[in-house]
Amino acid sequence: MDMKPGFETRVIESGQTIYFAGAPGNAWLLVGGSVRLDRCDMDGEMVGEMEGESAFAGLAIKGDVLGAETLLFGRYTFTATALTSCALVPWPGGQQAPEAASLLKVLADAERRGADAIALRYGEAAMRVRKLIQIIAASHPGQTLSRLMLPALNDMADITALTIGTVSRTLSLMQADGSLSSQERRRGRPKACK
Amino acid sequence: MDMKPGFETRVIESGQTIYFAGAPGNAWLLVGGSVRLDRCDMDGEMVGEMEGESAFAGLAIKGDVLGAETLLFGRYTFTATALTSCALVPWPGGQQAPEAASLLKVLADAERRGADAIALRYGEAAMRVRKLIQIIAASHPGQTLSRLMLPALNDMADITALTIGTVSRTLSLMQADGSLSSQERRRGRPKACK
DNA sequence: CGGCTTCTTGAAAAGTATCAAATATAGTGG
DNA sequence: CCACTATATTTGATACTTTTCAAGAAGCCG
Repeated sequence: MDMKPGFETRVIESGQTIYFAGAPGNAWLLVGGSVRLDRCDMDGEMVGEMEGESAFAGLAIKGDVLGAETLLFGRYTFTATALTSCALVPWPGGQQAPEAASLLKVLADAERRGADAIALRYGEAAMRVRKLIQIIAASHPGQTLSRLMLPALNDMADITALTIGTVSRTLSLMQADGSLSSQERRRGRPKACK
Repeated sequence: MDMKPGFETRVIESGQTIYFAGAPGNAWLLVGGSVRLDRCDMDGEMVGEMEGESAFAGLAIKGDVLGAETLLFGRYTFTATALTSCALVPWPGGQQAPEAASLLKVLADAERRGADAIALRYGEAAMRVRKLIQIIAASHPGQTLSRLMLPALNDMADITALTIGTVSRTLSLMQADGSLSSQERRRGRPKACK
């Protein structure tokens, strides 16, 4: 988020919810950062995967459009949460309705992103985590991402269909062999964003 | 495929390739059956997951639109293969360009289907296979699907991120406890479709 | 009938989950 | 400012699931 936020830009800290499934709202263009989408029922409770756990349903990174379905239904289908710090602007920008070509691009991006998310759940733990970090890195161009900027272990575990413990162990190994900068590490309750 | 095929309907047998990534073509509405999408490079070789293996990238079932990206790029992004016997009609039907509302619906469907595919790679083997069968069943309404109508083990393994052996064992158990009709079983080279 | 492909099944090996405890940090209230 | 609570992360030992590797069975085809 090196850009100067316009008056309409919405900045979200890592871990914060951007919108809830079922809530009314508009679509957004993600101009920086990365977002997870979750399938939820009307009450905001997570649904699916295992009973009571979160149901990871998709990924969005810099350049993707979030919540385009609101143009059709008026409400969000998924719950969106910031994996890393994000910047959003309303979409479409000026005009009321997007052009067909824009929608086709959004669709093509969505399908590619879906394929990425599917690929993140295949192979051994080390490879999955590496792939995820690579994708996250693409949404923060120019920044070398330290351990601090990565999503929470909980998020990485949901996305890769691994457990928190396995992701933690994998990152420890990566830090040991130098494939991940082992600067600081985050712990404890995330910083509250008043 | 209980419907009477119109003169433009394209019928595809299970296992057949519908189109290849990189090839020119138009978009299709899947009016019956189920399809797997794979990420491939230009030469038709599979790319990704493990080196040399197929890279499952998405799922489509009855009612979904395939290859909408051709309206933008002129070429297919993924390779599409029939998981079960399929029927396709060109999309959009009459007019040249689809309306914005249609595109939004296609987008919403694509995101839901992506979430489904992601969910198929989480949990224990038995649950994943069960979920997949349920999705396949939805694309063949009215038919009780026997072992014969299921996709090939190879496809089910790619989709669920399990191995062929594990899927086979899971199906055997399901047939043993009656949760899957154990009528006939397919084996050997699939029937050639002249 | 051979040749090919898909499917089935077994036993051992590998990888990950589970469970539990310890360590770190941020916020809260005295 | 210091306990104290709540949340995140790290790490270990064990149990479990799935993979791997291999062989055989079953169907289709020429």
